[in-house]
Amino acid sequence: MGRKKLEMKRIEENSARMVCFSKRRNGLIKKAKELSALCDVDVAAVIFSNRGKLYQYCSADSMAQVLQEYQSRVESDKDGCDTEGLYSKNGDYLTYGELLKTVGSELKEPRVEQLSVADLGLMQKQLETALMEIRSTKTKMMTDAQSSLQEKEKILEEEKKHLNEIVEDNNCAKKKKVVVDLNIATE
Amino acid sequence: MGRKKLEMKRIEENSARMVCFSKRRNGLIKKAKELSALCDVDVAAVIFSNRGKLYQYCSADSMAQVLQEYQSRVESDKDGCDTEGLYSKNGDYLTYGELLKTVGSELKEPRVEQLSVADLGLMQKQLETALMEIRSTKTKMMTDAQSSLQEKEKILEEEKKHLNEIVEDNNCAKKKKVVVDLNIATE
DNA sequence: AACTATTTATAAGA
DNA sequence: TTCTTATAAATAGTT
Repeated sequence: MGRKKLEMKRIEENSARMVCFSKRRNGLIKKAKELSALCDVDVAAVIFSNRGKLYQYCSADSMAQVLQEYQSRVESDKDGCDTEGLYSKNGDYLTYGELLKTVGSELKEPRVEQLSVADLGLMQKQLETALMEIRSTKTKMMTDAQSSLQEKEKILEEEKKHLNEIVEDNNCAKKKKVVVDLNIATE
Repeated sequence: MGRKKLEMKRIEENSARMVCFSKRRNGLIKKAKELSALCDVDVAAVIFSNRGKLYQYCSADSMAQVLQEYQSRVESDKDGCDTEGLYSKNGDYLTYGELLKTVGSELKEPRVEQLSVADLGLMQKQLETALMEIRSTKTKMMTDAQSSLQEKEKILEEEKKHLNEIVEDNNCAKKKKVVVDLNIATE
């Protein structure tokens, strides 16, 4: 749409890319809202700018809820449920089994004080989870003019608790004695 | 778009709603792909049909990673890892949402410790730095078939030190007593 | 599933 | 950033 047809590849000129991002980000969120309203379904759209800012729309209450629902779908798949409807990044179908294929955990002989690729992967995911929550909390704090200080305190205390857990998990992972396995899929 | 302008409310007629869902779901996912490609950002779109079917697009598998992280915790927690805080009272694993909700109830000093948006921003930066280093370390480990185990141990020891520093910094930041300032500029 | 009249999104320009 | 406008794209109703 627009004066010219664009190739679907990265817009190299910075200002043009930013303008496009602003417009299309709003467009995507609008479309998500409309889909949810018209068809009575739950929709979430999450966008991370490459400067780390989070934009999101969730028809359900929270991201966690969506993830939870996703999670239960993944778990129920173990019982041989329908696996249609999952897209990989290329738009091809992806089975739940493929999705959940663990990024390596083939252990050999135990060794002292080493981290495996799997450990790093676990840590990475934990940090990413923490980051997502921090970003989300930050965004909420900065945009939600209605919420009271008390409510914010609660959210932040929860955030802190969760971070502590993640920190504990990391410490735990770091103490695990496992061997580096190089034959692991790339992140 | 289309022959008539639609009100943005639930389409009551079943077949029409399903056709609309099919069209707009594909449209949303296409838009998400385009946004990601043109603007070089991470985008996720998740749609649950009300019959429970899941459709999604993730430019960076971030959603899948979050779930995978949870999954790997569930599967590997009995390897002697201290998973305190991850179990619900009946001994089952907490769902993601439960995790977020329950941590808030274990507060010791609810009033004294507060985090500001600035503190969250700092923490976010630290986590992002750690994440970047972990990613690059992981990538290096997985692609550099030449490097010796010794070299890797060194890198990993450095990684651990740095993470410990970050953990200490976070703990420090969390103990800071600061006031939430809502009028802080957006990142 | 295709078609097509319309509406909507948006690229470029101001 | 915001608005304007020409044009591309999406899609509602139809076949």
